[in-house]
Amino acid sequence: MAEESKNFIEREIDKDLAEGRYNQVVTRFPPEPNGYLHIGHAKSILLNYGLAKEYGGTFHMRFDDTNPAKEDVEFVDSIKADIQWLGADWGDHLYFASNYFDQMYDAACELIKKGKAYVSDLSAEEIRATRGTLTEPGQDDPNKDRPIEESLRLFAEMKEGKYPDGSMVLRARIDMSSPNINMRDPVIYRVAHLTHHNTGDKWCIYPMYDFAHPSEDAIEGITHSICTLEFEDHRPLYEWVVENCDYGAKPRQIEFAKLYLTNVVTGKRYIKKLVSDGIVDGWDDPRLVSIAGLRRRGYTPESIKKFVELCGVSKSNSSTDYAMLEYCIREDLKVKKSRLFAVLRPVKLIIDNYPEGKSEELTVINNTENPDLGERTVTFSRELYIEAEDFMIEPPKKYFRLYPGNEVRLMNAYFVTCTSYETDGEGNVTEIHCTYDPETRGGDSPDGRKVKGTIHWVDAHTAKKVTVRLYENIVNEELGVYNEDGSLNLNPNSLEVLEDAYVEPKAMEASAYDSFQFVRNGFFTVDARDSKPGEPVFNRIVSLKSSFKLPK
RNA sequence: UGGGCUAUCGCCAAGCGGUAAGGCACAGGAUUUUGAUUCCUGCAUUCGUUGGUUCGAAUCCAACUAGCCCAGCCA
Repeated sequence: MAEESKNFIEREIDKDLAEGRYNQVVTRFPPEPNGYLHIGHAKSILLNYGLAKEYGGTFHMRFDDTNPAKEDVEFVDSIKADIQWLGADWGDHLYFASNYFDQMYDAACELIKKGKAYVSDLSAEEIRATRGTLTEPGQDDPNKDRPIEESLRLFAEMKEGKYPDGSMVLRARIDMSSPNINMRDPVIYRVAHLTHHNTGDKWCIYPMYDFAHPSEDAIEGITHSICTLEFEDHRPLYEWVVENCDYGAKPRQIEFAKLYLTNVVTGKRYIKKLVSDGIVDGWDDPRLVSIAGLRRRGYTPESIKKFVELCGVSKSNSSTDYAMLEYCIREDLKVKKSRLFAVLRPVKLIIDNYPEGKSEELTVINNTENPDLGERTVTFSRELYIEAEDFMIEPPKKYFRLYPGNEVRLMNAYFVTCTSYETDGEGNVTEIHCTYDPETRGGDSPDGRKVKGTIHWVDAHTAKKVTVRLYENIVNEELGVYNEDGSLNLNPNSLEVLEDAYVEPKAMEASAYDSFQFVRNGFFTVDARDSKPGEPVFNRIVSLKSSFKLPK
């Protein structure tokens, strides 16, 4: 382990270990299966998993499925897949909170026997009305002193299904005047006649989060229950449950700040609406920062791991620049993947002094920084496509690509000098003519002549026409995706589809999720959903950094 | 106006009483068959504010200020 400074959670763990509070580290990631995971969850997953690994402990995967009203197996499958893809290995420690319902029920009965819980027949409205407010204490529940035997009987009857939803709850007997609202006799069990995705119709009462979560942690022997900041107020209750129930283990809750990306939509309900409104084509739309979306966009698990590590862990609310995520994927891919030729916005380049019908093969190194990636051949002939932006009729100062009279290098091929060009009626360049220097094969001139610009190209006769999608994130600088009046505020550049891009034939061999760099056009991946064999659709992962901007 | 938490560079974030790490971003310069990469260089006399303790404070104390969270039979 590199001796980098430890985050505050690691320091807490060190202290716990040193003081003998725990002699091992057991962590968990406890999602509710009610949606897809996004980049924010990745932080929690990698943090919990990383801590377990770092301390030679154990990492548990647990579905916190205590509310069948919101949950679905569809989500447990996607969540498992996403976590595996991220590389967090739970081994055989896969759990479901719903498998502890019996133990939790027994623990609740023990609470009643100790006089620490009671059954209340107040309605939800009455409970709310007597809870008090942020500044005023609540009032005692008239059922607070219900005899233990009676509560026990009622609770059993709740379980047996004698009462309809909402008619009866089990409340913890704590303190209605606590300044912490969570401690004002919280409801710990409710009646809900629902079919559970795991337990079916066995139960019609379900434990509430505040009772269930510490119970689950204690049952599994979790030592450090790491969650987000909004649960800080729940910690006293968490500790109350751990202290008053006899599960044996005494887990400890530690909170950290969620990961937010500046100007990126991560809210589950917003994403849900984008999906249901058909604005995006699913939870894995590359414009989203869901794990599935990032994966489809071409982000690697390594890049996400690096990003999370770079972000760090603290307790201050913060929002990380998207540029940091982009840095991480560039960093990961730049030496790992080949760099192919692709022309996204083509214009034809004709070499007038190159023999008609002639074709030759040139050798290209796949990645000049990583010789292990080997080399490939590309064809060259009289007619090529180059990037439209690589030619200007009237170049601004310091523009060193192609313009009339200028000589540039066609990357890995020849020096060419622009001689003329043709335009359509509207002044758009349709064809560029040039002459080449046969002595410069490979891209170097024997006479030592230098050229300032190097541009990329594809052979018009062998290049394949493909679809390239340039995705930007769905962002909104002020209001989020949906405005208050419900109207959609969409990033106008969120998706640009280029139908007539050209790539060298090699790119056609790529399969789903294959990623590489298109020379000077950034990093791309093959769309895993829309590509057919031999017909890849390319998604841009991220652009290259560029310091040359055309004057407006 | 109850309780909890947080405030260190544009964005993350170290620091834990001994005189402000690092990364992203940005700006210069060098090398370059990608205006990329790589490589140097620069980027907080100051740590929300104001006082106090101390030889010495971002670190301790006090009072302010700002932001976030909490009144689901959601998690």
